[in-house]
Amino acid sequence: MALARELRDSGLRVTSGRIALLETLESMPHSDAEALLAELRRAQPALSVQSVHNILHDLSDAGLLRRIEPAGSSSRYERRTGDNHHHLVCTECQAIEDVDCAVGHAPCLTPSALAGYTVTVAEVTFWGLCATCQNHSTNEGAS
Amino acid sequence: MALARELRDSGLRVTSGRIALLETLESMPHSDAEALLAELRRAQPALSVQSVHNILHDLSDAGLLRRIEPAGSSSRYERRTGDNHHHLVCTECQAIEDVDCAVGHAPCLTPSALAGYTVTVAEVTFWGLCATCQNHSTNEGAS
DNA sequence: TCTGTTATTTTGAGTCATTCACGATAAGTG
DNA sequence: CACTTATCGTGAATGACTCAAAATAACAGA
Repeated sequence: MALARELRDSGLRVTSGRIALLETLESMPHSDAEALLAELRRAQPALSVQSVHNILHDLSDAGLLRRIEPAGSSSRYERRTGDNHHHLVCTECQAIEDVDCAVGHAPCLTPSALAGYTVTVAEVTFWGLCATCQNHSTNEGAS
Repeated sequence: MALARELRDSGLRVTSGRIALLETLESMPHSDAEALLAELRRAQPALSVQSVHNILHDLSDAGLLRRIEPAGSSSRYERRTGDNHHHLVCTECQAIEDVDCAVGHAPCLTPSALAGYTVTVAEVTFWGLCATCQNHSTNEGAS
């Protein structure tokens, strides 16, 4: 179990809840706590809301998953960590896509010391309409 | 009154609360609702929490101010709108600085159609330690 | 200048996502 | 197998913000 090893390597205990959450998150990236809970409960109906938050918090701290907080949405989580990839969020339905750094490799990290700050991370969020929502709005206009 | 005119041009009524909030926000950019309320109450002690939210909401919709929501902070507001400037947030104290688009003029907007999305906005947030917090942490280490 | 309409503000309650506290449970060590 | 302690569950609490309806104030027209 690769996931079990990841947990152990981070000094965390291997529990069914954590494994299940990590697996679920692989298949549903950018999910929020609620969506994960709903999915996880299909196999483990007793799972509590707080446990999901606990797990998400612990695993985020351990670096096993990444929390993203797009404006207007609750926190989302994903397994892709470490690479500086960015996100494309639909302003309508909040769907999220991964975007590899668009301009060159890590151009967004340019200002390494600005206003006295030591910059460590550059986070880029693109906002737009996803394909589905584009269709919806054109249909609406036509009807 | 330039502010009054801005309000009227947006089809909004000119009220003391709105003028006061806009003025306050000029002097304290990147403030959150709570900070604005505290400052505004110095002159207008009866001002309600909800009024501040109402005003912030209405003025944001009208484009007279911009709402930013850095991960881990409550919503912040600023008067600079329309230019695509970005933000530099201190991971320690949440202080925020404006950053003009670093790489060229608007390079961050490169992916104009990705994954079927119609991209309209690119938002960049730099994270780092502000000068003050850098000092604090070095002092802590030394003490 | 007064009046009426309607946008704003206030008052008060309610929501949502998340966190805190603590007893119950189970992972992993010896 | 027993023990320590991380993790999970239960329950309550928080913070930021929204909703609803009554009270007030802007401002257009008389």
